[in-house]
Amino acid sequence: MAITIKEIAEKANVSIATVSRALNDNKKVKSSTRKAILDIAKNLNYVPNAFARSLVKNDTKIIGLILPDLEGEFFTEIFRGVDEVAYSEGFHTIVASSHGQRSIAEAILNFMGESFVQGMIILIPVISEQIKEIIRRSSIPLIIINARNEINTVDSVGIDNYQGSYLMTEYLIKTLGYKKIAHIRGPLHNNDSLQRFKGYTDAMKNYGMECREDWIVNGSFNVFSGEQACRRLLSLKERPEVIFAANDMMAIGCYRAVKSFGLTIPDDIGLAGFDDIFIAEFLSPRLTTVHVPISDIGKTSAGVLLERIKNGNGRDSRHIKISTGLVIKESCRKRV
Amino acid sequence: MAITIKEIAEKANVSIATVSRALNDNKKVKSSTRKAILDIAKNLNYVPNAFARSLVKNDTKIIGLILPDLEGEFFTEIFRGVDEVAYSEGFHTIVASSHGQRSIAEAILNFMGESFVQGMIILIPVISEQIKEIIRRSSIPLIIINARNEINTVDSVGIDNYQGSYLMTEYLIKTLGYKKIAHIRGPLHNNDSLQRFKGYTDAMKNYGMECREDWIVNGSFNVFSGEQACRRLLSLKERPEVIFAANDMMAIGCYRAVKSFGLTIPDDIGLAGFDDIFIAEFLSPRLTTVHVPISDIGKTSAGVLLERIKNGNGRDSRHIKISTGLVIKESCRKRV
DNA sequence: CTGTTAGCGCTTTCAC
DNA sequence: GTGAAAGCGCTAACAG
Repeated sequence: MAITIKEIAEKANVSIATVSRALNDNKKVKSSTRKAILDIAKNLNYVPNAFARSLVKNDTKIIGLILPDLEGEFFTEIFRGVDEVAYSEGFHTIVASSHGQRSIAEAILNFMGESFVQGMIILIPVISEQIKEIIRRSSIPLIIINARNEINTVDSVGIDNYQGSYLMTEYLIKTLGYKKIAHIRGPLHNNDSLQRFKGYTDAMKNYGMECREDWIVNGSFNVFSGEQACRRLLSLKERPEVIFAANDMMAIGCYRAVKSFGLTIPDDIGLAGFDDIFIAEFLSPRLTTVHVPISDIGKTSAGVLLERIKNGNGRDSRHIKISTGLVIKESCRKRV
Repeated sequence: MAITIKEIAEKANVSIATVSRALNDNKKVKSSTRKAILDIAKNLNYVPNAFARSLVKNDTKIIGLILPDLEGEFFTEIFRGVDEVAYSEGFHTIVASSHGQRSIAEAILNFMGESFVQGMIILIPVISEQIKEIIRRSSIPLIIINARNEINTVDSVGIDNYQGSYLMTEYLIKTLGYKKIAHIRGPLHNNDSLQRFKGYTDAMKNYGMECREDWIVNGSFNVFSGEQACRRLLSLKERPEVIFAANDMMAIGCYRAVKSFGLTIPDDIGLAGFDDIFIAEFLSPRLTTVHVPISDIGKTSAGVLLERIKNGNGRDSRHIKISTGLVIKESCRKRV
């Protein structure tokens, strides 16, 4: 058994209340007794029982982070951002993921329940009706990352996929002079990929470019699907001049496909990605992509959540969009 | 306020004790009352207060994971492994890192204290005297990842750096026929890098190779230091035939340096790494490296820790080494 | 300034 | 089978 304030109280010949006060820096404790108590506590290697404290204060100092998976850079960065802010405010972060196995995040949502954490940040690509229901019932503050604003009653934080995608497409057209621009989409049901797709088509239309159907291929955000999609594009009678992949992982697949066709980036075909993952800079040639400040998403989410936890449900729900920016490297080049 | 067993008890016209029993599957509750209670609980969306339960059962179902940093693949994988095992046993994992800022992991160690978590897994590259002291005093089970067995009284899990490094060096010599083999070391005080270095030198000696001093350069496990070290090696009058970098990140730096010298891998110079990070396969040419089953380290650590938590401090401390394996790709080639 | 006391929500004897 | 009651370690009035 760990040591408790009761034992300290005995050793110090005071009541447990005084010990509690001294430990909590309450001003009205004679400094001599305070010092005595603190000394004993240190000596005994005392650590307060967080659970007991939480029980009475109804304040656990823990927030939950729900992730669909624990793999890849995206997750790490989100977590890092969340934890950094949470930690600096004295909160701990518990992560729960579906681990691929088990019933999905829904179980976890329920599991983390209303009693363990003081708030939750939820990152789920697709929000089912069941999850919506759980969210609606929640009695603790919630933040949703990256979802389309399907649920207007909770705060959300997301990246401005549309803007990033529009920007990139515009850059390919206006600055580099590309005309034949293909797009490899992400999963059809995924919000990110939908918005990125729309940014692409809108920019194409606005600049009077032809949005050929066979230049739009579906992928699933992983390397393999990017490779496949790229093969398809390279096999067309009329090849595009540049491929804009909806994320960097698929762009990596394109490097492989292009190589296997004996072609060169960017001379034979240009390539652009989206996400600016760590690896992007080490590909050869380096990948032109859209920078997504992932850890900022985590930081912002945590910030909004903690504010809610502190100030209650007073204000209206906020929907924050985080801007992206272009990262210009050598995988695309000016058309002459 | 969330709903409590008291309210359920009222609605069901029983005592809170009965509710508690019903909720905990205690056999001696009439099945009709049990059913009634369970129904009400479900209806009210009841979630037990984990803290109250923990307080009385002295059993928090939380383990702590202490990491020096939250960046990079290594961390993610460790966490993934730990959480997977922990979760499957009904435990939650709380991660704490030093966030670069603040006083180091020591603060965290102390902070997580003895009351919040039932056990801790600690990953720290260098173990200071102060940390050793804290570890010695700990009243909860601890697992140390990757440390030299400086502290024999606690369980440890680590990868067999020496074996992996020896294997790679042997492969370069015996299978590929390299004779002039350079090594870029990791940080001098880091246990991993020390063992990798020893694996290299031992293999070199055993095969009668010359361990030239100017072919051994210090790095610090990041891309930049690898690039620098590689430049140094390439500038030597007598260039090595192959560079064995103590980790993949430094190997990535080598790609850049080699390129800037107008040389080609593996024709002009061979390259080998250590870690087998995700990126390794997407470099061009693909990197020959040593595979480290990172998430296995996490899984094993969690397994050993949970066993300790369940069975107490009965058995002697265990020191588990996880083997590595070669990943043969195209960045090294047979000498003719 | 300090002690007494009443819980926080839950589990667990000990009675009935 | 079920209820009453004690208590896990701590905080927060309420008195002195």
